Amino acid sequence: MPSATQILENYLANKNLRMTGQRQQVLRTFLSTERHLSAEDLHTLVKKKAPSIGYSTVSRMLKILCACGLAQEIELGDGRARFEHAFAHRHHDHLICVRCGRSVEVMSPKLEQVQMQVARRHKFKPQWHRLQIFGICHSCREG
Amino acid sequence: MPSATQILENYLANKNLRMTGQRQQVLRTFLSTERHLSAEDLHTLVKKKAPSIGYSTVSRMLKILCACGLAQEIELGDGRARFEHAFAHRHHDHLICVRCGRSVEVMSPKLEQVQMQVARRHKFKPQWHRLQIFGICHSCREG
DNA sequence: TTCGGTGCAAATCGTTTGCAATGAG
DNA sequence: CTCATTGCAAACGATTTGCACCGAA
Repeated sequence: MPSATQILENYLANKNLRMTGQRQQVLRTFLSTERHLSAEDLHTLVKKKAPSIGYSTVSRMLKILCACGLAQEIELGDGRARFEHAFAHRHHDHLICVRCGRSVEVMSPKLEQVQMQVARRHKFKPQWHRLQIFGICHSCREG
Repeated sequence: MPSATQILENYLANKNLRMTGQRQQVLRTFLSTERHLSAEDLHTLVKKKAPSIGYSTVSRMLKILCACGLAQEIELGDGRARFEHAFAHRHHDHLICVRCGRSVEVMSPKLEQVQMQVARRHKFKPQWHRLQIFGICHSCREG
């Protein structure tokens, strides 16, 4: 199984693109967090290690990470794009707390199965999906 | 059962807001289409009937329509906000064709039920959800 | 040496807001 | 008459792009 770095290097080589120090730094920073982060979030983290790296580089890099399958763009309800790991990560859905804003990843084979059935009933060939359940999380209900 | 116009008028009266010709026109145009439209789409349609109505008026009106429950904001994957009727419309999910971009509304009680179970398993109190299944629709598969 | 990458600033896209004039109640 | 509403243009926030220099291969 190839490492994330290898996946990126293969992708770049394939497209005649180049591996640079900035790209290594952005990848390393992205992989070192588990949160769902926006381009700006990631840029802030990257700048702590390499202050000269600009926002555009991070933004462009996130596009590449999505294209090579290492990242995935998600939408958490506030109109800004957020990104999470897609590498060695199973598909999952999100429970999003409308009070504290935190989101939890969940996975239910049964849910996946029923979704397949619904799509098939409409002669629709599903490729992927996005499910977000909004509500109040456990800790917010207690507090 | 109150009409859409009555719902809007009640809402406006309650909030000390005023019913105007522009607002009637925007409501009428919004109700006369079944598509999922962006603010710009709606503005284009409205201008055909009343060319002097500005984008901001349409945009502001969409906020009001959402607030009084006549419209609902949805996100179809391209970063622009889209709106659909919420009046006399049951909750539904979306099948979105990645080839032609069209979306179909679907509803499955079973799906709703399984989602409830998943949320409850995580001690999460669900309020509403959003499910989008992306793939290839029937007519695109034939063509 | 070539040609893609970088950081910056400017451009862009959709949306929101400040404002003076307008018009509903 | 009062004050919410309007259309316009400017402001806005997130993202993308043009460009001159930089640097990987």
